[in-house]
Amino acid sequence: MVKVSEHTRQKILEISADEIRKHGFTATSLSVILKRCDISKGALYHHFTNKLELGYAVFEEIYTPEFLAMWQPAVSGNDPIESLVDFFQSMLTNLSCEDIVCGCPLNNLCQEMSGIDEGFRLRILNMQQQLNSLIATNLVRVSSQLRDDINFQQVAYFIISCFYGASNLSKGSKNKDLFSQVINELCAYIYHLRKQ
Amino acid sequence: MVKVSEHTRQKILEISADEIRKHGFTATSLSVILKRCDISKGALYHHFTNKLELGYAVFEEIYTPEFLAMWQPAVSGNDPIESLVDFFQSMLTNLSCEDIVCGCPLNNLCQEMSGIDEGFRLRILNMQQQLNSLIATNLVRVSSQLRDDINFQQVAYFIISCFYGASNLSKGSKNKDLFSQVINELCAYIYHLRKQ
DNA sequence: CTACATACCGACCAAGCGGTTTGTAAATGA
DNA sequence: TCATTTACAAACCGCTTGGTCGGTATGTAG
Repeated sequence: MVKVSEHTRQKILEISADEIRKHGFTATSLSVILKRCDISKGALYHHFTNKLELGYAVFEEIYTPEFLAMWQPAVSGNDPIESLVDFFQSMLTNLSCEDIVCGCPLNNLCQEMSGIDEGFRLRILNMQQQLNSLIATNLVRVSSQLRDDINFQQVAYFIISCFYGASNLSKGSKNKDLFSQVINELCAYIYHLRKQ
Repeated sequence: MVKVSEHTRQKILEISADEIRKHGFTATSLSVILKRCDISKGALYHHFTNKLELGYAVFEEIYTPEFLAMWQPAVSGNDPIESLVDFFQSMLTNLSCEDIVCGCPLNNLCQEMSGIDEGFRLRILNMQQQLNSLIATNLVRVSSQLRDDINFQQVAYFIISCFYGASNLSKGSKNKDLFSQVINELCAYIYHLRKQ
């Protein structure tokens, strides 16, 4: 049996996710969320104890599954190198300029909230470690095809860093071009992981 | 002849720079600055027309020269490749954990302010382009020693991205380790720019 | 029909924000 | 010496923020 109020809760989560994605957590105003949801403050505080808990719920119930689904093609398939490159190249073709400039919520929240709130920091750290493990173990699978001097964890973190940095860098220029350049260079780097 | 009030102005700038570095521009409170400077609101608004102009002044008079001085060793010297690697390696030894977790003000402000305020965005973009040019032209100088397939602008942006991403990534973990790993991998990448 | 929980409304609150205004002591130029 | 500007101090203002609280309509179980 599905509770009726679940619909309200979901709406709050989705709109909050959208606001936080666009403006960050701190700059997201509850009153804006209330207006967009067309509900009262009482409704929101019936479902969530405070703004921070709402933020955690958004992270766990919206961003986490979204993030895992997004990266899934990058860390599956027979050829991890090709999967990674395809994944990044598909970003170049599929993502709009606004998407890129808006950036990855995980990266944004990491920068904004890590120093302020431990709850956010640990959730973010956990996701980053998960992603790192996914990439690293996937590369290990085909280590025989790869160079001998590779530190898999280090390479995985390097790839994530480049992605983070690329989206940060393109925020200043407000266009896809910088992002494309960095991602292309990243793909060249990834190819070079193979035995020459 | 030096104006007496210049001392007050400098103090405001330096303390504001410190606050903005630690908490970002929006989260920096004027009242905190006033307390730390031990001055009144009247003093601050005598020297700066509003918070935004104070922010611009901090960027231009504190962050910009600091940034250029910081990167200078990376883009000078006889061997650009070695200079870059030395520069990054010296960060690993010289920077404290807090420094790393706090991150580069340019990167932080880029993420926080690019989407909010054009004045900040253009100043940041300008600095990034300057840095990119410095790195790229420095590499061009020794292009005969480097691989033939190098796109210098792209490589320069890639290096900056990795640096940005590394400091972002380490914010979540609150220690130097992740930063070190990414920087080490970046140095390996930089060495690989040379002809093999 | 009664009793109680759920789901929500909307007025209200204290605190903090950036910014304005009024006032004044000190420095400066004529 | 006197008028004027400089360099502040401090009270004040409107506004927004997250958060609380009393009330209420709608179920729902006994």
